[in-house]
Amino acid sequence: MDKRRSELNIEGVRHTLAHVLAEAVLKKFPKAKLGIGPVIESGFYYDFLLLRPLSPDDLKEIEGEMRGIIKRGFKIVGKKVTPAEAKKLFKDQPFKLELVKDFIKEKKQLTVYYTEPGVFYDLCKGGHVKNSSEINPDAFKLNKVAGAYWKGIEKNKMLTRIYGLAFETKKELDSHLTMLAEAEKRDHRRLGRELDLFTQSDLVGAGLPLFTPKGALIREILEDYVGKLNKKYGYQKVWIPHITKPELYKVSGHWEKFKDDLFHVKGGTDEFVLKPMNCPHHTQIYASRPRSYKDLPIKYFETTTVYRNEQSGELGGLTRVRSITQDDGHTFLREGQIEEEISRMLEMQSKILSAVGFNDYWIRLSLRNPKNKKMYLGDDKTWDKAQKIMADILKKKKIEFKSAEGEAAFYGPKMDLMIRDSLGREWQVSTIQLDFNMPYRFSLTYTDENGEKQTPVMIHRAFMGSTERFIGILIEHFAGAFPLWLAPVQVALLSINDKVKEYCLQIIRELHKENLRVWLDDRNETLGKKIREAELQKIPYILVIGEKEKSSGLINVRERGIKEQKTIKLDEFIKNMSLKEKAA
RNA sequence: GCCGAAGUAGCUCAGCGGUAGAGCAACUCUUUCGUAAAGAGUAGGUCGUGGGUUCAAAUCCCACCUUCGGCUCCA
Repeated sequence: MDKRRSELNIEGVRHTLAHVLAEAVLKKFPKAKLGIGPVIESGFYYDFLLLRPLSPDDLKEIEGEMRGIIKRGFKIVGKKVTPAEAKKLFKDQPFKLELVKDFIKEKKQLTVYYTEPGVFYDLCKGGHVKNSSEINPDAFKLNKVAGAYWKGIEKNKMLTRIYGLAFETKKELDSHLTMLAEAEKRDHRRLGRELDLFTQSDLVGAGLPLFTPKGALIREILEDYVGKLNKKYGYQKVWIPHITKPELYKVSGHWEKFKDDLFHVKGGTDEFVLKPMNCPHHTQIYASRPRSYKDLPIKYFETTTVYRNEQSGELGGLTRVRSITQDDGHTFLREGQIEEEISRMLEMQSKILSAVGFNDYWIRLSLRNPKNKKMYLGDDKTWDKAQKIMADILKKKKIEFKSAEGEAAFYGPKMDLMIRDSLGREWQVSTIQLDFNMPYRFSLTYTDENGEKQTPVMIHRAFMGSTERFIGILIEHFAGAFPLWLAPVQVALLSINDKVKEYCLQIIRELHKENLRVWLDDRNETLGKKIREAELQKIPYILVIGEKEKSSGLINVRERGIKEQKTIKLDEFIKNMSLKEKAA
């Protein structure tokens, strides 16, 4: 079977399994109401309205029932039906009935599928296998249950969604399960604890991670690196307080949209809010004195934390938090300078991402939703202009991108950089946002060459996005084995006995002179145990120091992941290390 | 916020109406060791928090907090 046919077939298998799932659930719960059941990556799901929650045992039973249905064998038959027939068939299925009515309104052809006439009908446009023999009953597994709103709308009823994994062969299913187990091992929440990078406290609260010394060190290294790069590109560091009067956001437009997601701070009779973003503050630095066209572009930058009252159910690990640190920059410029500035931003972006080892990413051009213009500030003309400028830059630079309507910020279009993590999830990290609206709302001006007042354009940009989330993604990307320049501990020094301690201290002094981060393990433990622990901590270099090294003046080096050791001079080791650091 | 699952020692987990358990980690002692776990001992818990039921609650019920899987949202 060629690849194309194989892909078609697995889609068909997954789609058919969704129907089989619905049939099995109806058999067990005859009163269940059916939602929809599409194919997704690696499997399928189906939504049901049930009278009680499902237990893992229920899931196993349903899975068994599905196997029974497949093993008994069936053919899938499609049949076009009239609106009246469809309404009659689904008279006890309110969600299906709703879909039938939607389709009638859209004048769509109604098709039903069934395995045996009279037993089980499902509303469906097709795309199945023809015969149950095409489905391997051992190559699927119902793997989780979750709630989901009918039609994905928050106001609608919450249905029970059953997820399944499905492949053509059991081998593929098993390797997928192994992959999931692997992914779990590199889950940043687990590694964060094991490598002692960050923690959480019930007393501090949800979505407010605390960084331990090692995690804080990684933050510092990243911030230093990004800070230096910003300086190189002409950004000036600014500083703003973390609270403000609400008026600031009433002017910017954020208040109207996000006031329920802000943390409110009271001091006596005064009311403040914690800043949920930095751009309005930065506009006030721009506005603090008159600006000439000769000053532009003006580029402000700082790494600072914002606070957003994210929905409690959304919080988790470092990837969605309420205290979000951004490497945030705002550039104020003239329209004619946009292309050059965005080009430089794209350059910075690729420098930062390749420095930390991300090469698999793509750009999403996030546009306004043309069907819901009320959600955005500004007029059509401005939006069309802004969106065209961004698309043209990407086209001119021959950067591949996908447009996404409805993903823009409420003040302007964005270039969002999407990367993939080890769990296959896509994350937005960097963002570059073109904003013609906010400068206008804040009445920002500069004087042009004719002595006339003009409104500048503003570009918002962040490359790591959120430091917390970025570190979370990095932890998973490297499975905790950070490259040398990011590793909180770069060298572990293991002493074999107490007699060599003085020699160890001597080595540490030399390594410290080179600003290397060293940890001495002189505990009264066996060498095997010390090595095991240093390896589990994923420390890049392990030096074993005993009598042999002391008398020869050499060191014994074990590189992360490599069992064979090298015995070399300390100078040589230091030289290699600094070469590697520079390369990174 | 919504649907569901869960919270017992630092970590992983057992106990599921009758005065709280294991392994690893920690600490002490012995051992001073050559490339992924030395041995013995000691200590450690208002069983997430607060209410309730009961002669008796880690165990049953309620509320809240936190975590996890999804949904929705994301400046």
